[in-house]
Amino acid sequence: MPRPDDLPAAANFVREVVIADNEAGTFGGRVQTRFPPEPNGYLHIGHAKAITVDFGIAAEFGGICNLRFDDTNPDTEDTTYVDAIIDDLAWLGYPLEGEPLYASDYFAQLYDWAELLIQRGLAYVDEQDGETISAQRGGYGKPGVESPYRDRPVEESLALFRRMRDGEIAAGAAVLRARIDMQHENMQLRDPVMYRIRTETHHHRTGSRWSIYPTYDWAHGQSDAIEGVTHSLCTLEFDSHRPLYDWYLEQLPLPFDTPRQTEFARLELTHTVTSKRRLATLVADGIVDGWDDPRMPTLRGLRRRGYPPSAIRDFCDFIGVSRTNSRQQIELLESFVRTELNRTALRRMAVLRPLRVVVTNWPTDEHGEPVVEYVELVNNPENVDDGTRTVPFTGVFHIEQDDFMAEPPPKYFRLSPGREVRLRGAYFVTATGFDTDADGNVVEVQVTYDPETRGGNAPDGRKVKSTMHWVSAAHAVDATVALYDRLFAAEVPGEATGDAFDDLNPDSRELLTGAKVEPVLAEVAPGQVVQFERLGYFAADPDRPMLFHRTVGLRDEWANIQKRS
RNA sequence: UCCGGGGUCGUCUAAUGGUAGGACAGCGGUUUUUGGUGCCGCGUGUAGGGGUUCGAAUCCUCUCCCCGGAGCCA
Repeated sequence: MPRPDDLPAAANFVREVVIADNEAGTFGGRVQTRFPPEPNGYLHIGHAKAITVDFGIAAEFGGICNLRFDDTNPDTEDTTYVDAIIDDLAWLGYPLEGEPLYASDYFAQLYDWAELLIQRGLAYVDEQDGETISAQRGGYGKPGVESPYRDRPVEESLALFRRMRDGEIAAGAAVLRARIDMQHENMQLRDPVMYRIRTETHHHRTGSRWSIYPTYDWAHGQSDAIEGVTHSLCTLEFDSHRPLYDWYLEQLPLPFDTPRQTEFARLELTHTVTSKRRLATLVADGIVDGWDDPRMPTLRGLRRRGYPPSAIRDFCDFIGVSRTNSRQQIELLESFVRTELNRTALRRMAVLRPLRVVVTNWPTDEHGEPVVEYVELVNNPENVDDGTRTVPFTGVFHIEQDDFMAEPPPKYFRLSPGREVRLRGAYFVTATGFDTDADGNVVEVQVTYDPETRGGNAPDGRKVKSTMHWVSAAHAVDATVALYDRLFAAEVPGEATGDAFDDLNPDSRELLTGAKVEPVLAEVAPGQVVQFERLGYFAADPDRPMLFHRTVGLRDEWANIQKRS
């Protein structure tokens, strides 16, 4: 596969918008963006696209991109998420420079501006309950009903708003609403709520300083303006908010070009659930071990899985930015992961389902013990700089159960009675017999080896059709391997995304196969990602050195063999 | 129902009036001390109908389909 550098530049709808702005002289050619996560959860693969767009566009045009926490709703936000987001961002390749920004830093300015709107008759305090307000909003194609408080005197709204601020009005008893148009065809413009009261809730940064909190719509554009953002990039579902975004900005005395919102399609992936609510379900029900479980699509999960951050970035660059609703196939992401891992991951041999093999003509030493030899193997055929390693070989070793068949089908090239194969880096061996258990399962294979073939080459030049992987029985390391190829693909037919996820009964959400495995040659440092040859790429758990997670499988060779037979 | 946004190979994505191309997936071949990697080859897919034009994925028009929008969430 060509490297991303060689691939045609992905279309980027946002880039085109910025170029057009620059050509028109908007913002004087300045480009500034922001990445505005709400600190109420962990970053996932979907955020990766937003991150690369927000930071990428700024970098491409010589501007800056702020990390701004959109912490306007104290109900769900927490400082632990702030730290996690900063950490994940750095891992992805976007280390924070300086201090992060917070929407909560602008609460005072926002408050002053709100009073200004009240004074101009553009906002009012509504003392109806939420249900009533919602009902009065009307519906699609149905008219709205104006609140009886809509035309109350400015002084009355102002006094009430100050009492809201001072904590003198109970939560739910009043809100501040923009006074726009209750008949507007765009529901967002039907007198949206600007402030709600939260007297009891503790805000992760402002504590109990405020009793009122701005809504997203009232805070976002203004925060952008305060920071000097030029291009406020967000996902498509905010499209209908743009008129409101603009409306607020137009009412304020801002002496400069106000920011402009541009929406693009969010990243969706097959076999992947990114809904915060649904992921939280998996955590809460104990189906996964936590937000950083390698099965999770969170950045932390992918990190523990061994996904290289550069592969995620390359993927995001490649898929481009458009306004078309789409869902990328997980295979595409995986191909970027494999491409990167193929050239960086060290090769190791391992077997998942061991089959004992005994070399009947293997020499013994003066004590009658089998001789141990050490053979040299390259660490990565894709990169000679990764060097070689020595691996112990003796007369008893394990191979994969699939690598021996008593009655081989056509085109099966591995070990079978009478056939000679190469043990990678060691010797040619020929199967001479095998033992079975009461059920007829092969439990041991006997072979003879050719001492002339050390290293895996025959002096007479004869060829073998297969090179097999092995681990010395005496030297193999026990390890546990958690096997799974895709986040939710294993046992769920079709797409386990969105509503399909909700339709699954809780047991079916147990989607992952975990395999207890005995001998694995695990000469791997914690956190390292290796390719267990022919089995796929595995990440060693940083915290538990003997636990491996399969990050991406190789092709399903067993299925291929069966197909070809 | 109203408003807004979308519709190009299986899936994504190029081509903005001039040969519909690429990636992933799939299939076949080849190389290979990983049945991996690499390399080579394999494709009539512009939602539908009208129209403008020498020429339409692109412009006009009608229709169909999908997504978003009625939180004191973001």
